[in-house]
Amino acid sequence: MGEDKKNNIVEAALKLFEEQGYHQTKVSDIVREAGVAQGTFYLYFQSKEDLFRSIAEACLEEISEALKHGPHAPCQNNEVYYWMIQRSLTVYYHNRAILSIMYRNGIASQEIRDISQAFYHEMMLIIKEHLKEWGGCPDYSEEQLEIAAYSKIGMVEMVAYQWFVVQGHGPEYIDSIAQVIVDMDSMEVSEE
Amino acid sequence: MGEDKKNNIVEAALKLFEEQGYHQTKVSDIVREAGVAQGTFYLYFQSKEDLFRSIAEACLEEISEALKHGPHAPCQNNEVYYWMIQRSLTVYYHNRAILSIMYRNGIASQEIRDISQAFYHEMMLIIKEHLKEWGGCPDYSEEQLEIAAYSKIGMVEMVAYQWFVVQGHGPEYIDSIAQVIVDMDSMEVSEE
Amino acid sequence: MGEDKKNNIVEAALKLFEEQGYHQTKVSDIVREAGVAQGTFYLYFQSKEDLFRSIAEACLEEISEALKHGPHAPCQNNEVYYWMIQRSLTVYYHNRAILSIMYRNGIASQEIRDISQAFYHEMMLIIKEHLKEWGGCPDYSEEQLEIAAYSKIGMVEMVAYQWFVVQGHGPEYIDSIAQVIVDMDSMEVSEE
Amino acid sequence: MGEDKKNNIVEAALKLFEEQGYHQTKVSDIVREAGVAQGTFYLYFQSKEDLFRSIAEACLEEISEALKHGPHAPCQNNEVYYWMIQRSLTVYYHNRAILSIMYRNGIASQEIRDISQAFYHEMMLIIKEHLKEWGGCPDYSEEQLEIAAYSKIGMVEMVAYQWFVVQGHGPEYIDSIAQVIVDMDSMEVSEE
DNA sequence: GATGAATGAGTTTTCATTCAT
DNA sequence: CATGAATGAAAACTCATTCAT
Repeated sequence: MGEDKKNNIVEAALKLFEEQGYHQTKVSDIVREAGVAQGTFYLYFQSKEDLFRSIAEACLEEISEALKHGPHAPCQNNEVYYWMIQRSLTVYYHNRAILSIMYRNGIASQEIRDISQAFYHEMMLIIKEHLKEWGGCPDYSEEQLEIAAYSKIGMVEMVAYQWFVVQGHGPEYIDSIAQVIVDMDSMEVSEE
Repeated sequence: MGEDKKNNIVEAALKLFEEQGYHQTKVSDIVREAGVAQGTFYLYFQSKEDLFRSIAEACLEEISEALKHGPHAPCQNNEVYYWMIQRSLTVYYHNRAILSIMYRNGIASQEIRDISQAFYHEMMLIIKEHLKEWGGCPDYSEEQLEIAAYSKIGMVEMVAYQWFVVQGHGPEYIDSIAQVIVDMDSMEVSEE
Repeated sequence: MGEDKKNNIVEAALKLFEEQGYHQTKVSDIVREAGVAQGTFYLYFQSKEDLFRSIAEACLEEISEALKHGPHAPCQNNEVYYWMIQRSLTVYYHNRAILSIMYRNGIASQEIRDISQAFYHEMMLIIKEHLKEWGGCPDYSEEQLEIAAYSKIGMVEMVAYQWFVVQGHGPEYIDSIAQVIVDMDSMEVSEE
Repeated sequence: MGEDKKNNIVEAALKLFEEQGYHQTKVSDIVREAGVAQGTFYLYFQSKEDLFRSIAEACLEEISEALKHGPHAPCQNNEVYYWMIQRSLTVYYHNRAILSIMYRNGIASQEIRDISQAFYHEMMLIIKEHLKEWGGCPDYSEEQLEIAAYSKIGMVEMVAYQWFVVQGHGPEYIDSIAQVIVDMDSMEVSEE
């Protein structure tokens, strides 16, 4: 019962944050959309920022959880790479609402900044491990591996944002995008 | 004289937006930092958002301007690629303040969103042209080229943000980061 | 059972009103401290103010009750005076919690103001009677007796508040305080 | 100009606090009464409590200032005593608004409590000095002098509150009240 | 009797913007 | 051009009280 109302609030907030942005969305908008009273909001969240933090945390955790687990069957070479890209895109596609919110609303506060930063750091560590396991960069220093990892994250995030959020394409693009990203890398070298 | 004050306001705003974010920075903070009166602000800018838009526009233009022009000497293969990455990193390094502001403050309004989107679109077109000239992807469709271009942008932006803004490293990293990004791509293929 | 809960509520309220004041204490604080549900409060009290009124009334009644009855053995001169002071101090000591609350929380509402005023009026009448019986002021008008009575009340209240509440001293001070007050009056005259 | 508005706010607040009490008076009431905009209030005071503190501080300081200075001509015996009582009553009469506010509104916060306590302590020290100079209580310990001082304060405060605030009498009562208080003390002794 | 989730009217507070000087 | 006191609409948040279970 209580969880129902809390859920309504979260759903309403997600919808409105995505549509109009965090700062443009008033608590009164959220409760109207959720069909609850003003006070009910503060029964479940300490403040508007607390709600945003809670949403951000949950979604970022979902993303990192999804990327944490490697491919089911062992695979080699850039199959891992392909898997990683494809998997990331899928996760981003399903979380395109929050991705949009994080991208478009930036850092609402110091606390959100820390959460966001911790998320990227964790993502980077996961990717770095994948890169090591995969063995594609044998003589890279830790620092170089980190640069490589961050670049992968940025790549996927930007393309996902442009394709799924800005242009509004559906999941049918996931495979072809992944293919382009992986092929592109190969091609660059086949040039040499 | 007047331009002096306008400049002071812009400098103060850049500093404060970077330190505390757009929404957290009050006009009264900006004018105090700039050493001008409250009303003076509105002699030079129509609104707080107008100031942000003006700053964003100028900086994004500077970035796109810097990337618009190809390498001075003709070069081949992934030399162009290396040049592009290195050039982007340099530009991002010098504009790390605004990069940080755009990253951390997201889309302050519909108008800013449009400016930001237009910027990414223009960037994408520039990169796409570079990719075509370079000839690295002969049989790519326009769409595939766009995906490739966006992925480059995301890659550079994320690494630059993490290295220059979050970790605070200096320009001495530009070359080694560029090297990692380019090499990494090569390596991926040398694996096959 | 029911009375148990009511008692818990009263005890909790007394504690919290004393610690943090009436206006700073929320009904939710009281019920949490009392270990009952929010709704239970309204089974026993019509409102938060009703609770305060109930507490204030009970305590003020206790105080006036204690002062109503003269000394057990007939006594003369300022023995009555000493008895009165000492008795008042004792009563105030035992009701220092409510004294503190009344002092520190002032008049929560028109109704409380009336109760408080009625209390002081009643006290004044009691003291006035004591003064008359004692015969210390033979040719005083009613008005002059009232002034004298109020001054006694203020004297005891202030000293009790400062000694028992602010400085936290114990009942062992009652006698010496009474002595000072009575002696002081005498001394003033012995000067002449 | 600016001070004009600030003054209006203070006047309005004094009036309303006295009429309806601190907690019953809304900032919106104050600004309406003062004829200024809502925001103007926060130009001069950080919060409603800040205003109350500011008023309380100023008035308590005025009272203690008025009592600090002894009688102009040297005088002996209980002439000093009479002077002190009369002077206190006069001061209390002129500050009956704030006296009423402090009495009726109690301690709005921890900070106000501290201010109030500091005021009583200072008053007590002043009275104690007067008592010493006067020499009426030669062999009193410091502690006994403090009890005596607090009892004087309570006496005057209560009578002033009852006469000037509750019953609304005018300054013509000051002398007769002072007379009663001083005479009463004498009489008590003349009885023995 | 007892519960505690839900309410919503009511308050404080903020801050971009204006305009008389 | 420059000022800065004044504005007031708009927002977040509070909490005593209710009522269905």
